[in-house]
Amino acid sequence: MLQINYIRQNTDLVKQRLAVKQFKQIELIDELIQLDETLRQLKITTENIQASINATSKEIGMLMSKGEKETAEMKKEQVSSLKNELAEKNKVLTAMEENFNSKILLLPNLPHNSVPDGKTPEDNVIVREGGTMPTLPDNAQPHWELIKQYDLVDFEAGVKITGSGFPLYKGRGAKLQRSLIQYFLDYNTAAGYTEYLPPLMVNETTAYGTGQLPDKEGQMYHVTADGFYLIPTSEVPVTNVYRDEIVKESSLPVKMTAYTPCFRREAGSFGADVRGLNRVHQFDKVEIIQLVHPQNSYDTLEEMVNHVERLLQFLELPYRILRLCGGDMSFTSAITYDFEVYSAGQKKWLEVSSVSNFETFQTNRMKIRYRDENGKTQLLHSLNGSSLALPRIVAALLENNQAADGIHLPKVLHSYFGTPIISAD
RNA sequence: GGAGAGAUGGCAGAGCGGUCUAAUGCGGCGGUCUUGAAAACCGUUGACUGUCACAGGUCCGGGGGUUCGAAUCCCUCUCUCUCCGCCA
Repeated sequence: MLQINYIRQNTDLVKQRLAVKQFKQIELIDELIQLDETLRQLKITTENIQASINATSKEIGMLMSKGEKETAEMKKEQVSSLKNELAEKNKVLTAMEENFNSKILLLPNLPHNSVPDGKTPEDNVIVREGGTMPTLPDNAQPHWELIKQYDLVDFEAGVKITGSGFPLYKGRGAKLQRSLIQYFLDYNTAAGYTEYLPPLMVNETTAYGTGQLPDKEGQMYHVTADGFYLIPTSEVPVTNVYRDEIVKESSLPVKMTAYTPCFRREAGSFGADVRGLNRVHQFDKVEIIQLVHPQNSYDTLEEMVNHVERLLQFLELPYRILRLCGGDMSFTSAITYDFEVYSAGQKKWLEVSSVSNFETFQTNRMKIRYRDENGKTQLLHSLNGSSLALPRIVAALLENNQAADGIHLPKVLHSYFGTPIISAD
């Protein structure tokens, strides 16, 4: 959520940055400033009335104790009429506040200066590439074929149990999931992240905090009987750990990592994009999250990008890092780097991580603060990234490492998986 | 699922209609003493809003009500704890 004070003081800049994000209702800005102005005026009025009610009530108390009943009765009538006046003004005030709050929630985060202009994924900028492209024989298979061949995932059983997009991992497929999760968590905790294992359902307030509500409601599974939402990413519960807290400056940066299954409804996709593990409703992901001093957040962003990049290098996958353009970025993000790996069987780039700085957009909603040198509370910056999302990593590992004798796993996984190869026989 | 108790400042905990601008303790911060530390002692210490700074306003789990006046009384919701039941 943007802060009205900032909008008021930087109106033109806000409009200009929101345009980069392809935000269409720029006129909302002026409307909000106008609303805020009248709101504040009205607030002063009501507070003055309240102040005189408070003062007079106190007087009545003193008069009563002195036994001056008549004067007290007179004052009582005064207060009573002030109260009526206040009630009417408050009614208006509440309605205006609701209007204001619902409207300011519609504003997305401002993109950072380095965010490229653009509307679609084609406008994203490739920052750098790494790893080496595999050379595969002509009969190389996409992962959904390899999965059948090695009996790693039973999609049909998943459909039977739940529905499409809910894969049932099996045997070595299940073990590969477990190995990757374990490796990613070990890698993250070695870099100083504290491991969490959070609830997989969250309440409404939590979903508001990280920005899934109100605008992305349709993307989450809703447990209606209890009003809970299945988490689309562990970012949601884990960032909310610090909601409504003032974090000691000495405990910054707060570095958290968590493995969770993630649930996404993602309606409306079809074709090759959703084949096999490319896009599913339930998938496993290990996330990294940081809460940092505002001064450090862009250094932290680079650190996190490098962290994820090294992980992809350890996995020996060809990758590229994209800086997302304004139009392709999420509502809540100020800057986002996407990581894609090349999956050589289907000859596609697959998004496996997204590292973002949210600056104060989330922390303002969640009131996650620290105390500055002057003792004043200030909002922290929040960042997160996948490290990593599993299904597409699995897809790329299978496709890129296929050989006649089996799937050759990268060295880092050998001890986790137990053997260096998913053999053909 | 049934019965009972409760929700107060970082924590513990008092207050149960009118100096509550919430006692007290612990913790935190500053200081005195000390070679240094501990102990002891002294001082200080909630959040939000608002202002150049004051002032003012809001907040005792959430919402509503009674009253001139509510942390205190009433209604309601949520959550927590204890006991019973069920259960990995």
